[in-house]
Amino acid sequence: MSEERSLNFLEEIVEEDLAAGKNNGHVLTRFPPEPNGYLHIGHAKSICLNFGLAQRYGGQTNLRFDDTNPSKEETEYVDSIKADVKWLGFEWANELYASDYFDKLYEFAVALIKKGLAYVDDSTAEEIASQKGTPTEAGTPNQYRSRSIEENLQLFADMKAGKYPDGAKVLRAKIDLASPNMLMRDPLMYRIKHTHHHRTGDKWCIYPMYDFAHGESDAIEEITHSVCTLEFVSHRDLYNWFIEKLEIFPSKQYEFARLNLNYTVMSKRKLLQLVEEKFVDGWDDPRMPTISGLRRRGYTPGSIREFCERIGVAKRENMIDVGLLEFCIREDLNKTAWRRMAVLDPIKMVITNYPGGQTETLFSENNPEVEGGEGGRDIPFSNELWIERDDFMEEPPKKFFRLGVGLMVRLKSAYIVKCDSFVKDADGNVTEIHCTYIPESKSQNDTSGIHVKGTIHWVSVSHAITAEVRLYDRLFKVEDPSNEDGDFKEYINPDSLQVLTQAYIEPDMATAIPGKGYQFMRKGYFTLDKNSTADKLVFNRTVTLKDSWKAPQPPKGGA
RNA sequence: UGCCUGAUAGUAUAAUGGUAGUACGACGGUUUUUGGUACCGUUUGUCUAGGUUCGAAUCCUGGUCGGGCAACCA
Repeated sequence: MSEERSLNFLEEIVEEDLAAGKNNGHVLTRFPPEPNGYLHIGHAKSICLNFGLAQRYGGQTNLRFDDTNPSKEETEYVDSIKADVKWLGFEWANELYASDYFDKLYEFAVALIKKGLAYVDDSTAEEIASQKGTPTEAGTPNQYRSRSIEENLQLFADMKAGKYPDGAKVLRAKIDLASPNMLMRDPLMYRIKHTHHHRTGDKWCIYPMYDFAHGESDAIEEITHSVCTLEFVSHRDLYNWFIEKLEIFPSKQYEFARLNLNYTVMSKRKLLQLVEEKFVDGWDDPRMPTISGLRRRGYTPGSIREFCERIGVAKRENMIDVGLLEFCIREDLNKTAWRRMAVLDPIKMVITNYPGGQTETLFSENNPEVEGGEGGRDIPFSNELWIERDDFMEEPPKKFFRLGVGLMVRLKSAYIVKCDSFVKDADGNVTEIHCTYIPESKSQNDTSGIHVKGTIHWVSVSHAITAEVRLYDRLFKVEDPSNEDGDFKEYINPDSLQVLTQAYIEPDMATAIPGKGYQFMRKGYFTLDKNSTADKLVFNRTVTLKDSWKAPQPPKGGA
């Protein structure tokens, strides 16, 4: 499978480690989300990376929830994260929580105090911040920094025992207030938070900070390669410092560039705003870049894995075109989606030489990409059909391979028809198209000798079923909403959702299968929405088909 | 302003001192009962100025530009 693909820098590191005999040849990675939101496509990159790296080298991956800040974390998020990782197709070796290690972490902190490497500080947050200095000026020590080990031990025990209110004291590592790395200027290890934790309940009122939990958790689990994103580069010094002073398993941290996708936002904070302020229908709104949103939209796990593979891994900031994501889902669905006919913007076609009231049944295969077509279904045909409004033009331009008076097209899986005339209402809108069909041109049995350039889709008026179809477009009008002036929400695309309440679909779709991708021929890929019921079918458009047809004159003046 | 980090076609990503390649996109063509798919072709690139070397995208020096760091968030 891996062919001659060249290695990314993380794979190179692992191979070097393996060649050097490190960790007895073991590879153990971890995916460490904080359960404070839903996973998005950026997490998918990290998941594919961590699980993929382990898989490739015969190792395993832990799923570890980084739940050290109880005020932001909820079980709802834990559940959704587990569901999303599974859906993507990965199996973790162990389901773990940083909160599993609170006792151990407390012991680690005590050990550091005993070594004179940590102290309790009574300063306020503001005082601590100002005492840290600036990037160009060293920080200044306060009187708490020189507390005795015994006093620190007692104070820390009292913190744990709940003797102090939130914010009264913190535990800090005693490192270097003049370090050029701001994170090394006596970083906080523990803060007081009298807050209920989603797993440990009210057992604790002090909670470790990220920097004092992450590397330690890695070490406890004996993670060999701890992969994270670039913004943690400056944390690596601290990560290593704690491991060294604690003399625990030497996990190593490596950083890669996070995924940025254009026309969307990726930060949990912003996604949360979109949900809370009702700009979208929830975390799984099909316009959201969340895993659950993509799933509801009709993306498959394989297409997302393929996308993550194609975007590559490096240390350079990047902005990936959503077009690549769309390419991946089209490539997948083209091979698997069953073809169906649906008319989204209907106009009536009357076949004047076909007997009214007569119905015949035509057969059409499910999937032309697969040998044998994966079976097929019967489609009823009659003298009145719905066709797509834009498949007819009053004054067709030169290379318009559809309908206009005098033009011929094939009706997919049926007959060739010739347009004779059309009917307009009082306002000048075309309301009906009149055609004659060529009986000898029936699909599979065409003896007419006529060849036409265009084939269009259709559904029989008296047999069609009605459905709601939701068309989605990019959520934002600009490539990088976070980087524009003002609030990112000002750049939301007002037309990101278009609801068609009266689309006509071939009757076979009454039994559409939830979770399956369908191609509405010539219109795109669609899937049943979770709001769909037997009485009211609702389809989401996953993505359009690639469309290389360009009208000679652009329909609307773009910028 | 200090420290850390990065810079290869439009976008990503290879080339590990020895022919700058691949994918997506764009453009053109062939096939087609989907203006889809498939297939074929074209297009565009090493941030900059020096240096080392027979030879530099790669090594060295300076500059330029991008990203990150001064949360009791992760």
